[in-house]
Amino acid sequence: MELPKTYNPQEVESKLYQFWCDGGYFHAERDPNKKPFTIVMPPPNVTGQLHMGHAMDAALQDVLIRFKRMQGYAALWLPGVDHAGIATQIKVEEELRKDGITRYDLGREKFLEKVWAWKHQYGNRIVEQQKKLGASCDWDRACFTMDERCSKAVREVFVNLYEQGLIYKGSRIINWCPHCVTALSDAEVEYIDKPGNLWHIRYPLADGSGEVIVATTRPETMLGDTGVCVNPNDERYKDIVGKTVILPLVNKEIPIVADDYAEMDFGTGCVKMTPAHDPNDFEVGLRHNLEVIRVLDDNGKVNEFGGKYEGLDRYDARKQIVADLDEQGYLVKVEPYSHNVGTCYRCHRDVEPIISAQWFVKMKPLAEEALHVVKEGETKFVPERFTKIYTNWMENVRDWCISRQLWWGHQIPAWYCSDCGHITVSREDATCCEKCGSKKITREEDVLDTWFSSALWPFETLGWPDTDSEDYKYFYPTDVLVTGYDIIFFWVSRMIFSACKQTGKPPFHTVLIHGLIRDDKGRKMSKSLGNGIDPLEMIDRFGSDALRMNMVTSNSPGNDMRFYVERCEAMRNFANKLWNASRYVMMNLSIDKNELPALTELKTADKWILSKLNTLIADVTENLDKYELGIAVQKVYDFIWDSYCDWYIELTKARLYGEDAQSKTSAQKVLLYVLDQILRLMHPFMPFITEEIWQAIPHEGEALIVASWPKYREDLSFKAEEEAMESIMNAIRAVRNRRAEMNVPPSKKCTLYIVTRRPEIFEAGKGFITRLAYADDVIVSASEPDGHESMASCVTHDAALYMPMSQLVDVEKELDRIAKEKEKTEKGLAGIRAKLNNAGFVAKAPEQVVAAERAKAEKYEALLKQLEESEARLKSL
RNA sequence: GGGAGCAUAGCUCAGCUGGGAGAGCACAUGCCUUACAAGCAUGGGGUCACAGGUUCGAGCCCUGUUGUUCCCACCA
Repeated sequence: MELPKTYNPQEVESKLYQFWCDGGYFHAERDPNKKPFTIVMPPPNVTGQLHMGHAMDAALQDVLIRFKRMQGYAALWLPGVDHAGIATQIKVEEELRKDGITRYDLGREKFLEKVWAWKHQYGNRIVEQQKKLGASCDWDRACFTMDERCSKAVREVFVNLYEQGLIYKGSRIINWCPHCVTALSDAEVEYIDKPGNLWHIRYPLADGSGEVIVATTRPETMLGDTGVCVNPNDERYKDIVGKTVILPLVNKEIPIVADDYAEMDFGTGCVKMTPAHDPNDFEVGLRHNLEVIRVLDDNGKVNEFGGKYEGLDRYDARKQIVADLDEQGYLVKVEPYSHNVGTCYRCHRDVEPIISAQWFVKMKPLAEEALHVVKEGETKFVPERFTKIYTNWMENVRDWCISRQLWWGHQIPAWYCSDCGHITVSREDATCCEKCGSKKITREEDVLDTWFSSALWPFETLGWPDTDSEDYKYFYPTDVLVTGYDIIFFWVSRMIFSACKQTGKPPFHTVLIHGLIRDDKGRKMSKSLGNGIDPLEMIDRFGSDALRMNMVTSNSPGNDMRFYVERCEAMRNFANKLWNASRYVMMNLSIDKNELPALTELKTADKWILSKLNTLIADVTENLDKYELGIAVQKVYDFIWDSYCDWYIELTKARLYGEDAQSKTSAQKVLLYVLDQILRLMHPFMPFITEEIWQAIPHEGEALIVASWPKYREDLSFKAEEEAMESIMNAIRAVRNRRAEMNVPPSKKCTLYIVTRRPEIFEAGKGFITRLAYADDVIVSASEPDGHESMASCVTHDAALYMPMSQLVDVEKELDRIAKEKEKTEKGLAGIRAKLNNAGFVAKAPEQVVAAERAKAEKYEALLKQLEESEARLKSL
């Protein structure tokens, strides 16, 4: 069989992806004889471009899904796309701007047509990109958060919660983004410490008896001040409580109230109250009946209550007001002051706390159940520490503002009656007021927070609210949710309380959290920094398998990871290694069936590799079961490169190129068997190359993707042979090491004399040693050969090896080397002896540990003896 | 103000249940050895941040310290 010397991923990846699709292997059939295993994919934004975060997400999920699929589960990975309210709407509005029009010019209906058109044109881009990663999603079941099924679920949940009093409409201080022109939830505000000022302003008492000085970071809000607050225990101000002050610039009389909210130690101890633009002031205002005057409009400009400042942008208003205060002598001082400013997570501009009538979800009752299932361990976070982050959030969660002043999204199913004022909330579109029957009703214009629909993802995608649907009954609850820690609050927590409420069950039993991908300097990858690395470019250069390996190796759950192109390259090299190992096997193959030879035909090397493989299978399966993907893949990687390629393949060469037909065939059989098993173990991590090779070697079944996961086999565990093989390998290493020290090239061969008390082992390993220790002949004996005194030598714990290369021996140098080795060995031995002489150790340590220490001591003693003998011999020269 | 993570080789990071310090890259030396130079062999390089404690035994568990990153929080 002729195969190219280097693996070319570009040639096989798209072909294989098509092959898997055509075979229907991604499609999960409901099978009563199988157990379901379900992962719902975090739906990427429809506006999204594949980035490293997606690649990470997808790599982890695909590993789990492919692993479970091979284990015989009905493994469903359910994909989908999110309509991404703000992001998408902004995108389309930008396109309109090019033609000089706004969404208001078009009107709601026409605008939404445009958005849908945009969705149909570009919405599939991210999906096509995911396919390049090898994602084995069940595309037949793909969902979109705005499709009919999801819309129905959203509506059901909204009405449901409303009917139970868990959704209400009310005027509250909310976070308002004047740029996106919509309300935001608390979670959508990012607080950034920004340098600013603390302006101290003089408010004269109305009776002319003095003044108070207030400090503020937002002077423009004074236009809406309706009071001044001091602490009731503050001696300085106890006489003026109940008096009034004249609000500068506005010339309005406002009261001084006493409330615990004012801290005596901060600033002057006097706080201006702006109930319409600060949540605390709002609370104080409620307690003291302060007027609520909103002075900023939806675009962040001063409104009609701002007098001469009307129409000014909030920042211009600030400048002007400070200047006027200064001019009129009200500004006492300005001190630099840095403080937390809320910014919009979408556009990163400052948000304004503004009083506004919005829709809210009442969180307390919902949070209770969501906390309960996590506390009881029904849903577990991996790593465990994220449980606390989740719990803290959930315990302190405030009502969730769910209405958005956008057009793209799920329009809230509420109708206002202009006759009686009643709000009709309904599963079907209302035609009249449910209370008075009036036909004069208008629908709520606002849409729901995008995360409201995302929160229903695990069950809405499986058919809910139709709880009789087959998919829902079979696949729900799902199993594992894989996502980054950055969206625990946005998404994970909301899925948990929504699912608990609506389906009565937590949506998944495990949340596997991964970190963020950073650039090579540890910075977040972002568009504005321009430091993002395109996963598609990495796939083009190194292959999808290499990129996936990069994501999974050297990485532990929950921790961030720096992206190094070099690691992709290293993984590409590994793919090539596997490719060439397979080439070797295939080039030397004269059998067409994968079956192990009879146990009696197995040589020591065969038993060694089979036994190590057996251990590997058990370990890797266990690691994967515990979501330790990085550890699992590292073990397979090491086995393939070290055990299989560097040793076993080399060990088989003498047999494959030799005359012994039976040995030749058995070597081929073992090579093929182990290769097949390796490909299976590696497939979840590197699906493309493993499938490509598997298809080329003798195999049973249609495809590796649906081949069975390897199992530990009691009959293939050979401890004695493992140990014997290690003896031989140690001897080979010792010789190589010795020759390297003497700078002997591999081409210069010599006779190798092995003196050992275990001749049977070395006699059997002669072939290997000849080849791998660059000998032209190997002579095993119980006693030293003639003239050994002057030969180059080296030792292991159970052998002394001699090479007739006296002219290369530098006695002084070698004595040095032996002295060093002796010292190391003695030190090691002393440590072990100290342990064994410690009564506590012998008494308390587990039996195997003590036995292992004893065995180790014996080896060290033997090695030391060998070294001493070598030393004595050299000294006698 | 509260909480969490991280600190291991020159760099980036693994280290799963406490039991002989590892990988990739980089570095040095020698090799085109009939699978692979995207390779092979060999080697150098670590006080596992610091100080205590638990234990027969600590990179791992506990306490404190330092440095660093992040999350949460309504002191103007």
